[in-house]
Amino acid sequence: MENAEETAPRRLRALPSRLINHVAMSANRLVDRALATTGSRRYDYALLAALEEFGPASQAALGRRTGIDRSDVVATVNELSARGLVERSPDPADRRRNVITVTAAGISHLALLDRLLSEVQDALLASLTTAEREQFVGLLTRVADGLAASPPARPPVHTPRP
Amino acid sequence: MENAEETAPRRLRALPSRLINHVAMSANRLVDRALATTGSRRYDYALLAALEEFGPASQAALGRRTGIDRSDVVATVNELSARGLVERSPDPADRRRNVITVTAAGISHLALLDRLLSEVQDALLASLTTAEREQFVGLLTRVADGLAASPPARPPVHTPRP
DNA sequence: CTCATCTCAGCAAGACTGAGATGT
DNA sequence: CACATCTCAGTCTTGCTGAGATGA
Repeated sequence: MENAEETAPRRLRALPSRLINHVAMSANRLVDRALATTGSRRYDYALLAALEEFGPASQAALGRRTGIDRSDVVATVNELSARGLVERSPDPADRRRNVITVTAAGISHLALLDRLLSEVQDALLASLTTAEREQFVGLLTRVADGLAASPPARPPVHTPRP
Repeated sequence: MENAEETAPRRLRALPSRLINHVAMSANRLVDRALATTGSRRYDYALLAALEEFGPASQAALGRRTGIDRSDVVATVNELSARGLVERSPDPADRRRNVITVTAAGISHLALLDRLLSEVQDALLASLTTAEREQFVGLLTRVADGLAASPPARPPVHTPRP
């Protein structure tokens, strides 16, 4: 029998893009598991946070602020409103729109999610000291901002393969 | 019309797990685009790298080394061998196994991919100085190692929702 | 008429599962 | 018999596209 703990090729272990990806996947697992204990998903948190910080908004605006696709906003609002965490009502000023509002239950659910997520961040960065965490977040932010600025890139295209 | 450049909620921008995720997604896009110019995918690179570093191996061993699922190894080897980059032949010593070998064409394709990927790493970390890149990779590695060590976690379970 | 909004149906890719055939 | 390997079919999730209905 072969050993299940074989090491990965050096090239792979050394690639920053792979390292980042690996950490991101772990982070996502931790976040998803934590949120799942309350029956929520990442999108739920994003929408609740946007609503709490910016007040009632249309679904399109929520999508723009959080980076969530229009289709997925629909589904997430459906779910949140079924749970009584937000309310969806037609905008009297523009009847194409729905205005989404957080309920009191939504606010307190958000507080719960905030607590869970902050524990996850601690677990994630457990191997770093406080100073290092700040450094790390600073570097990450610079990389993220640099990427947002630079890409002379085409819009991410959906190209099917033959 | 609403502005398409609305800012995300503070909570979201500040969350390390989200920052990492965002950077990882950008990195993946860059990598995928670069590899796609040669008709390759991430799995192709991983398998070729493993073969070049460790020599001929069974499909199961390749899967273990690279973290690629057994099913996906099958598909990837199919594709690579159709392109003449690897060869699949039965293992005379254990007839359950296929031995996968890189061809000369595979080696030179790998060299091409290496070049492309190293350009991607540069683009990814473009906003950091050389010293900062080392710091960043060091911190990332510590976080990754810490996560690999800590999780008293259950195996990632596949739990469908109702 | 053009454009924005909301909604639904559905695809493609990635990660994974189950089970069968073969062989140790 | 228990276990490892290779393979195929198929599932679930995520991010996204297309298009229709409604209205500004």
